[in-house]
Amino acid sequence: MARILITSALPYINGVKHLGNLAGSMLPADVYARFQRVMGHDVLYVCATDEHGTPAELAAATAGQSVREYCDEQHDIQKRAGDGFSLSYDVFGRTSSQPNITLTQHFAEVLEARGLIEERLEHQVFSIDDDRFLPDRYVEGTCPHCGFERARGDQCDNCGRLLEPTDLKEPYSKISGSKNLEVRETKHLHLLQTKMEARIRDWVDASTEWPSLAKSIAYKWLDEGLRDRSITRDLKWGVPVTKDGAPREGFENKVFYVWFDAPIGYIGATVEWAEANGGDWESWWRTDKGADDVTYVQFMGKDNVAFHTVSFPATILGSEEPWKTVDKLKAFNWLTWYGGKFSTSEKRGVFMDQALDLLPGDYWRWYLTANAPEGSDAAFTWEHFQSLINTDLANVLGNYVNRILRFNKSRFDGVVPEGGTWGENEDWLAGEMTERLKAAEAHFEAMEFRKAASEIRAIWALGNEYLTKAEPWTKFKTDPDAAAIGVRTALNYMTVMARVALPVIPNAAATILDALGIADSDRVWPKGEAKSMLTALPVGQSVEPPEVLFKKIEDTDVAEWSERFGGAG
RNA sequence: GGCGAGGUAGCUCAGCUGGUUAGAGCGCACGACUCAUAAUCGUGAGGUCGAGAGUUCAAGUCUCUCCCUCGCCA
Repeated sequence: MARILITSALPYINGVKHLGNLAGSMLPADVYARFQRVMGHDVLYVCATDEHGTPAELAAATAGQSVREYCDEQHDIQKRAGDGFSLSYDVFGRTSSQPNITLTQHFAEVLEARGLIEERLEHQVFSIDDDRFLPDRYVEGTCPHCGFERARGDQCDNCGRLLEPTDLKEPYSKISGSKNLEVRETKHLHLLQTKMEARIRDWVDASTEWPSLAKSIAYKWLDEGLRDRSITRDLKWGVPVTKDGAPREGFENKVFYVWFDAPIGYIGATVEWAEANGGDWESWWRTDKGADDVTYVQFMGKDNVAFHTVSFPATILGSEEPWKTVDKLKAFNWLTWYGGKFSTSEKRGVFMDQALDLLPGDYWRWYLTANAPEGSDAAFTWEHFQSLINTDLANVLGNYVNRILRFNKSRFDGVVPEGGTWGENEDWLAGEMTERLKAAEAHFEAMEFRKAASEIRAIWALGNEYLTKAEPWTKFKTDPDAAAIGVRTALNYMTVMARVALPVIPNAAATILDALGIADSDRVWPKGEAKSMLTALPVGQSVEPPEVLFKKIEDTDVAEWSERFGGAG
């Protein structure tokens, strides 16, 4: 039994995520976690909300809440949305939790002890009325080059030139609109990434199980040269800066930059898990305490690759402590909305909570897995969604379950029928099944989710092909025993169809397995000899048709949803 | 403007280090079947692999130029 640590990129606290965020990290991480669990491995799937930073502070102010209240509320909302999609994380933690605060301070102090952190003096715009320093992009004013009146402190959106906040004429705070600004000196801690460049490059060189996309992004950053980065900010909301465990002098009103503490949140959330469940978090993260046999797999969108291959490793490796680093890494491209960006303001796209109001999580899970943005960006369209759901889920899988269970109910009293002998058709099914299972398993192992879904669909279709050969409805008229072996085999095969579906559509798979009376302990990936798997159901066991598994998406639905959420034209 | 990804059947996409008649699913056409959610199964028609040039015995697969799309950055 292998031990597999899985993390998915942390969703930012600022509101429910849209389907693209789900498809690009949390969902595939979950599918992979579920697959490895049904394979019998010891899996720890960790996720958390990324809660610090200026956007959270501002959103809280807009909502008229304290940042803590705001984050509490948003965390619960995101947790519920995740539950609605059956995301099976072992822990859904928070970067604002105490364990993460402790760890973040620990890393900073260790890095400083290694000579990798130093204080530097900076000049920054302070808003007297807001009583705070302003991040560059929260200072606006008139561009000195083109006269554009709403240029940002880091760049002018009109002429595109790079700016310093002090370049702006008539500067004002984007937060309050106040013009009562001044430039003040402020000290910040800098992480000396330039000193770690060689070490990180060696580490990247040694990482064999990364896809080419990840490696090329990492090398691109390294080739351009790492820069020392400021890891503190003049904010109230965040991890307090300490020295020897006490507030650091001159940093009483500063916190660590969200960039620095967020990835540490993977570890922090694991500590939260351990505290809640009595688990041993160090056995997952410390190679000196048992984590040397752990395989660590990260899931993320392509925008996050640099942080996971360069920035976070700088923190981890720089500590020179025996922390577990990533082994396998899976990066996703974007899910687009009809080829363009998801956009709230332009009513283009669906958010996680809205999606669940339309249809159960399994529908979305199937679509977003079968159409995962793996090789390149993938487009969501209602028409494609409708096509995949109706064909794969309703017609191929759902209808199979319904047709055979109802036939069995009317002809064999709803029990697994006795009689008939294993023959040519059953041999054929067993052979095909063996090949397909092998392929599906390999695709899951390789984290090739589109291909895995495609193979699962083929496994489902194989059931219908078998029925066409076995044609129990015809044989029943002249030879009920010959019909019985067909029905019995079809029922047994249905357990295989459901078990391979467990990672992707866990609820529908469970409904099918419930109908067949399959014990929890048997709800695992189908392995072993085909014939024994196809003859496992006890003769005489009652099997009842469930409610319709998947209802079809009608053209009228597509029209209505396109109207509400955007679509073609 | 710079960088990155990509342009393969009507649609969505596979095609690793170049090598027999370029593949899948959907859609479409025809046929079969009737147990089933007008479902299923089978057969078939569809592509000068964005354009042009080059390297090679051999290129969708390498090189160069150009066109187009998307994203990121400055």
